[in-house]
Amino acid sequence: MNEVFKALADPTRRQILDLLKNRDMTAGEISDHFQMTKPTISHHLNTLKKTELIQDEKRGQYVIYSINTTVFQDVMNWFFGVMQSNPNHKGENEK
Amino acid sequence: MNEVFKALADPTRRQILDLLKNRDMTAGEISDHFQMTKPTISHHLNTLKKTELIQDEKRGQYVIYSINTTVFQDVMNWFFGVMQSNPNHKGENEK
DNA sequence: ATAGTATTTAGATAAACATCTAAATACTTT
DNA sequence: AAAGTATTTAGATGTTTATCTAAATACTAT
Repeated sequence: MNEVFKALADPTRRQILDLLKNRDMTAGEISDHFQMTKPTISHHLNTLKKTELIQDEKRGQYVIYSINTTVFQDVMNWFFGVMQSNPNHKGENEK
Repeated sequence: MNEVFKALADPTRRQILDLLKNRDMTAGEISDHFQMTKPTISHHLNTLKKTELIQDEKRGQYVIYSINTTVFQDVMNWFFGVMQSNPNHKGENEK
């Protein structure tokens, strides 16, 4: 879970997720959306993959990446948990 | 927004948010829940404060911290965005 | 005003991380 | 099998970040 949050902390990786939400893409296609080198993007893809935020599938000489929304559920649940009921915020704080 | 994600990437900071979801606390009370030194916790509190995930209020010699759920909304919205409709995932991917 | 408590600031250090270049691996096509 | 394309691995480098100790600031109570 900590790894997921750490993976989400990088703007490039979040952009990759934004790309993959529209359609599955090969590593090269993803790379083309950034100025960084392919090895750098490959590293980011690997980071995302380790957390299972994305998954990959080899198709010939290409590697196709796709988003895996199941992990997002867990993160969302944490957010819901935090947003639930801080007693001090029911009614505004006393002066 | 990037700063918010970076702030959430640290487990200690997420624990602080978990604490504050139950009730507002002074810096010292928060500190008592961790083995780290007070300066370290103070630094984490500052990081959270800069992103407005928490806010503080001075009360005598104490500083009382509280959660600020408004920023969470923004983060949640990003998640909803990513989870929405990857066309490749409507029906399962072709073999 | 002095001593005590609460918190933060400053400065240092070590670990983690994003990025690069060069090289390796894997597949495809001629 | 040789050449070309796609992707990853390895190793190096600079930056960021979590943490510490020591010191400063701010308030309270004697």
